[in-house]
Amino acid sequence: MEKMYQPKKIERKWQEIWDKEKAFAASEDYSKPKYYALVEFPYPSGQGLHVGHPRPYTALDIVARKRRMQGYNVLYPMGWDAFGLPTENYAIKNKIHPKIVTERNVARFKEQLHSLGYSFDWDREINTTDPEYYHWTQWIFLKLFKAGLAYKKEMPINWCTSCKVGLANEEVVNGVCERCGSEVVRKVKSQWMLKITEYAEKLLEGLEEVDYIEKVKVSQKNWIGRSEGAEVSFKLKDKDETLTVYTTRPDTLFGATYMVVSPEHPLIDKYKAEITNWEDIAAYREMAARKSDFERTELAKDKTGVVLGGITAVNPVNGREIPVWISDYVLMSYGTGAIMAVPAHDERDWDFAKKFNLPIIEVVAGGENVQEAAFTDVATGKLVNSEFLNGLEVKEAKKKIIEFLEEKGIGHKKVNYKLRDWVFSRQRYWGEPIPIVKCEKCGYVPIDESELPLMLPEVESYMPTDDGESPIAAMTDWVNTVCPCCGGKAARETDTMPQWAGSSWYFLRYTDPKNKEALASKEALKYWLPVDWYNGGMEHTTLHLLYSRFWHRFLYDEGVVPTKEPYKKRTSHGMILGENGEKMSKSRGNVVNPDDIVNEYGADTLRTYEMFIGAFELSAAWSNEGVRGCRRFLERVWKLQDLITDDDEYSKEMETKMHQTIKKVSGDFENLKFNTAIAAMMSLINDFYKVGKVTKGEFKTLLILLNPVAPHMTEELWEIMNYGKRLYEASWPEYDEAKTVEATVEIAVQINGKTKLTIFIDKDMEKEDVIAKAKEALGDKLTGNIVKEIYVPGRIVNIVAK
RNA sequence: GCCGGCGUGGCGGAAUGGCAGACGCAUCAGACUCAAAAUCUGACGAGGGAAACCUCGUAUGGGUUCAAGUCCCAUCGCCGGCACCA
Repeated sequence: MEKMYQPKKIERKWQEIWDKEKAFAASEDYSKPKYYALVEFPYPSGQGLHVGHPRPYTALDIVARKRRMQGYNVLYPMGWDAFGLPTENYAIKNKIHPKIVTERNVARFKEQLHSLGYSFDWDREINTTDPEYYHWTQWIFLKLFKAGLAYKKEMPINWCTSCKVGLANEEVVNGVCERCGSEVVRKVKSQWMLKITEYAEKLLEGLEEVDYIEKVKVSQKNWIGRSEGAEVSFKLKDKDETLTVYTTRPDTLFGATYMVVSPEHPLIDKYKAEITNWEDIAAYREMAARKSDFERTELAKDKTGVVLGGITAVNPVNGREIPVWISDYVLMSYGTGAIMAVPAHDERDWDFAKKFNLPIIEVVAGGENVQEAAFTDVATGKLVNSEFLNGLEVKEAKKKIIEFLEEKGIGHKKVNYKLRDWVFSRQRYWGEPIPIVKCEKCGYVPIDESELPLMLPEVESYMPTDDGESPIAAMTDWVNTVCPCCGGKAARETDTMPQWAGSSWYFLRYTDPKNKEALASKEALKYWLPVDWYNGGMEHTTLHLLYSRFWHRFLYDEGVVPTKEPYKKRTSHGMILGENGEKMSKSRGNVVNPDDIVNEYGADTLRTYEMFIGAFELSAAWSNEGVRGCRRFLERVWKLQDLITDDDEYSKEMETKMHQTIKKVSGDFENLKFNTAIAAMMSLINDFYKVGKVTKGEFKTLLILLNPVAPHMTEELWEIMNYGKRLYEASWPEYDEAKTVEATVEIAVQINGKTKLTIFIDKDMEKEDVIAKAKEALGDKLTGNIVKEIYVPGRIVNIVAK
């Protein structure tokens, strides 16, 4: 045998050779079939690579390497999502410019990724903080602005008390900042917003044409939260005014016994003079305003509210006069900020009605006494107490009432979404400057495209300010400018973009990363899009994934990109937990550093282990014993060198197994079943040891199959074996379906579904012969009258006897 | 509360409705060794039996089927997401 297995030496050697030979560069020959594999580019944090990173990277590296060997022109790129708060915070604390911190972190990450032997096309590396890159992030923003999809709005935003920055709804988790865990309060600020809501329907429709794992689709659908209903206008008594509500159940209109408006509803201020209990109302509003969103939902169960004295609404279908209340269980941000309450059939309305002694009228039959509990199981049922709707099924009643409302001009069909617009401003330094100036005369004016990239100014201090202004605001030289429109005095926008900006389109840039004229050439986009397979974390389902689909769809509508959807297929990996089954963290002391594993066992072992650890989509606990097992497996492959015979063909006894293994591994690599693919290869080498030899032809196939998982070792063995050229240039092996079945198979023989024994049969044996042979083998075990005889070819014989 | 997913040996986990536990880890026994490590060979769901074998077994209770870990209904438990969204 050629020396010991020394991963350290081998791995460095091949990494250098691959670099030198540009082994994995995507070709610009657009006549070849393409394959675009993508993993989420990392945020280069100061901690360096986490042991969780290699899981998705290795998975798609396997797919990329396999596809290359199958003749595809593969694009498997990598880059850096490098803007962001942690870098800025680190910079503040250590008085180092974030740019320097970023450079350092990127260098470290790159080295670590390199040590794992990924087949990334490093010529296409991108970095969101590079002006050449954010030029186009800003360019897209200008497009959005010009299309009316970016607007500035005074609004209560989620304000992180620690980061001192506004957050998108998606970034607030259980009332605390998703990133730092600090309290989030409401603060009114003028913010840049993106109208993602305008794309709600398109984002929903787009899901129909893509191949995403089910739970991602479901999460996105829930997040967009489409509901069908109607808007209905209630006239206010003695006033020339209507109060409009949104309801998904217009059919229950006869059961509406009161209305509720949100404390922020404009109607309240408008009729201040006529409200008889203004002091109570004002006090209630103030109390509601003080609560954070979190508190408001935490205290959910106990309903509070105050009636609007002097205001009475009229139910448009029966003329009944009903009171109007204010309560914070009605949200200004959804629907119209006002509801009609149908306490008989809605839990919340029922609670409220009980507490304030409001009437409850049953309008859908079938439940218990609605005075005792709300009857909410009313997706079907017959209407009662509803005049012209009486006796109708819910579905019919909905149709009829909407017709009625539309005819009378008091209501109409309406679709609503839970999705809110995207808060796009950050009062921070380390982000893309927003390319807008504010002119005293012309308002918000976009800067000219020729001015891009609008460079981030160098500042002395990056400290966030307590008043919520960006640190850039103090840079008067940079801020003061002239209006591109009228030439008058103007000030630059000092807020920056959120981290999600740069990551919303990065996959486009990879197709043509050095282009100075456009974000990428039309040809490159046309050839490479859509991304064939995109893998990333579940935590990005409603953030990054939705945002990038939004931008992409917008760019499609603008004619910039050729596909409606950016990603054809989306999968998600599970987390890697500590040995104790808990999430890895410094405080728990269960962190595994990938560098240590590479040093001790080698990159190939780490790669193999992370793929073998368990089902790819599920989280899995780290096990050092398991790592050793994978190293042992690679050692056993290495030592097969001792058993090699000169034969170029597959041996008779191994032929079937070879074909089976090629089939299994090829299929499993495409179906996220890396663990069973590796198990199949382990089983194959166990068989080689059993028969005591391996032919040159068999070994060659094994090396190719294993190459995507353990690229360094297999490449080294390929060279030792002198198979010619490089392994990465080899062709993926074919299998013959017919040869995946043994000539002689062992099948189970059952009586009434219970296995009694097994017999060997010829694979092509006829049913009658198999059954005859089975009966013979059973002998006197078989008693009673035979009712039925079942033969599943190559699997089982079942004889049903009574 | 709603939505999604999952419950299989000591552990990680395999099983297009067709012999449950592949593959790996741990453990035990044996070989090699002065010895240990490494390596190799074998055993390894539970109960019974000297053995051939037999019985039971995939969270629980029912059902469909010649045949159920897999499909259906109900229950329990765990994980993830959303949540006063009218």
